[in-house]
Amino acid sequence: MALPTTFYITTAIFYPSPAPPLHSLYEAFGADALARYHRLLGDDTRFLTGVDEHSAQVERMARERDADPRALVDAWAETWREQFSRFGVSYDRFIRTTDDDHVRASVEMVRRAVANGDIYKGTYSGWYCIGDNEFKTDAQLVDGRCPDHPTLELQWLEEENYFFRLSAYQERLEALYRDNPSFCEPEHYRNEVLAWLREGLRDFSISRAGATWGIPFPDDEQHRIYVWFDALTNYVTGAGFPDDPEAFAHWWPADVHVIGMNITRFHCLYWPAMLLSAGLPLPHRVFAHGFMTLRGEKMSKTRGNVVDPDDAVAQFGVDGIRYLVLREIPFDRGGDMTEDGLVRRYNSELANDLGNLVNRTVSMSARYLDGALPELGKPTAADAALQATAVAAVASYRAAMERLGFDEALAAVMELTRAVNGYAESQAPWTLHKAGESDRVGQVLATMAEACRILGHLMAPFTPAAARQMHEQLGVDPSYDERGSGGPGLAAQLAWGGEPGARHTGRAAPIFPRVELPDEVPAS
RNA sequence: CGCGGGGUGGAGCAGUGGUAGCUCGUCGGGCUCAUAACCCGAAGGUCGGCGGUUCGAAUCCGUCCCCCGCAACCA
Repeated sequence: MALPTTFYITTAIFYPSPAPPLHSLYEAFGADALARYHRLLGDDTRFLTGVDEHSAQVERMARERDADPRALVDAWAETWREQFSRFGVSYDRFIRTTDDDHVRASVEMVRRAVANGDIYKGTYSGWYCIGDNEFKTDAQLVDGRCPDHPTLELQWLEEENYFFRLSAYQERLEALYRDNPSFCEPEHYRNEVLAWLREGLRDFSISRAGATWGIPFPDDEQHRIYVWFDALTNYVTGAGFPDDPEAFAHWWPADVHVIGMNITRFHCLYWPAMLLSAGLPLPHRVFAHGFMTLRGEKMSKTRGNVVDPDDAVAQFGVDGIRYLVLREIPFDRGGDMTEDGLVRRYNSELANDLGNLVNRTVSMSARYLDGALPELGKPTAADAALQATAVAAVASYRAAMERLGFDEALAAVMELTRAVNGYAESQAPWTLHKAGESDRVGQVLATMAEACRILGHLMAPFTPAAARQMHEQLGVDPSYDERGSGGPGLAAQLAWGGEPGARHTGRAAPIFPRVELPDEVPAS
């Protein structure tokens, strides 16, 4: 018997703030859906997320508040962790870059690079933009200012830094993308990475002198490890590096790093070079997601158009908002949302189509059969047609999940949902019941319930609590836990008739109650 | 010429050479099991402009216009 496949997935680590904004949750939801999906598949799954605490920003904000940086990030990290849990983000570890094992991992990564001759001490001098937190070349400047932050004064900094010899990895990275282009997906973001690669790789600075907040540079206490050897390293820390070689061998390399499209340069060029330098295997895939906009504009506090996750939950529930953002915004390219659009989609898809489908199925089962659904019998042509639709929907769902096409996976769910509603209409069990055709009523409702059972499994990665309610009402034991672990494997569960047996349906109760458009509320 | 995405019926999208499709909304009809939900049908588009290639273009080429993202608070 084969061992279960391992699946190790990470999000980027997030910059700390008092609480996670919706767009950070968006990334976490996507990664979570994929992690849950793999648990359902029966894979031995590990899901890592967390926060990146060693930023100059934290040091600055702590100073402004006259607070200790550590106390500040302790409080924020706790809120983030709580919020992630509240939103059903089923992480296996919530990593903080201030964690002891991570400090050891970062130091070890630097040590390995040193041992490999990839670190040298150089003088870094140049115009430094505090907006980008990076040095700017003359060619990049416009009128002596950072084109991206024209209101900020550039600072001329000269500093002794340690550098990582990224330039030495030019050919190996070219080979990586030649042999394994899917290392970075989707293609449109990979194209940007390839363009950067063609421009030629430059060494980058990996330490800062004089800082006090950060991981001490090995064998040179005057320096702190600067951003990338700290932040990126979290992915190996989370797998057990370097303290637990057994765990590390089990989990590494990661199957996918889910990141935002703004940090592809670091994950698709710096990170593989760092791993090569350390003599560690490369992750299988980096997947960059696009960003969400609201009413066509980037969300920003200045514009006053941020969505407060708490408000979203109040309106749609945790599962509602998880579903909506992943359904509405294509993960691979990003997209726009409007509040009206979310309300319409919630009502149409979750309340009217899916929720109501389960509700009518369970209600009829109770009303006509006392909740006792028979086993599936010999299918009629209509039954077989619905089954075929379900099989096709499952196939396209699974294909979409493999490419992190969550919107498409959910589109497949809705396609099947509508087909079941159509089936109900064409078979009209309420009419059959009046005609006294009780056997056929049982078969029609069992067929509908069977489709709903599959729909519940398909929804589980996205709306875990609601999926559980669906199954409860349908009298199905999903046999996996709240995080999606412990089931017999989706392959069996998604098959038509894959969990056979007569079952007893429960009490029908709306799973996705309709919500009102704020504008439609009468002014009284 | 910084990089990238995009302009398709009222709204949101699919559609990379051969009768323009889906969801929402609207209108009409049906059903009555259900969360005033469900099902069926209809109306509605010269596919951003101009030029070109082709028997034939939303789809290929050129050019122009417009929107958005990559940039502080923010992913």
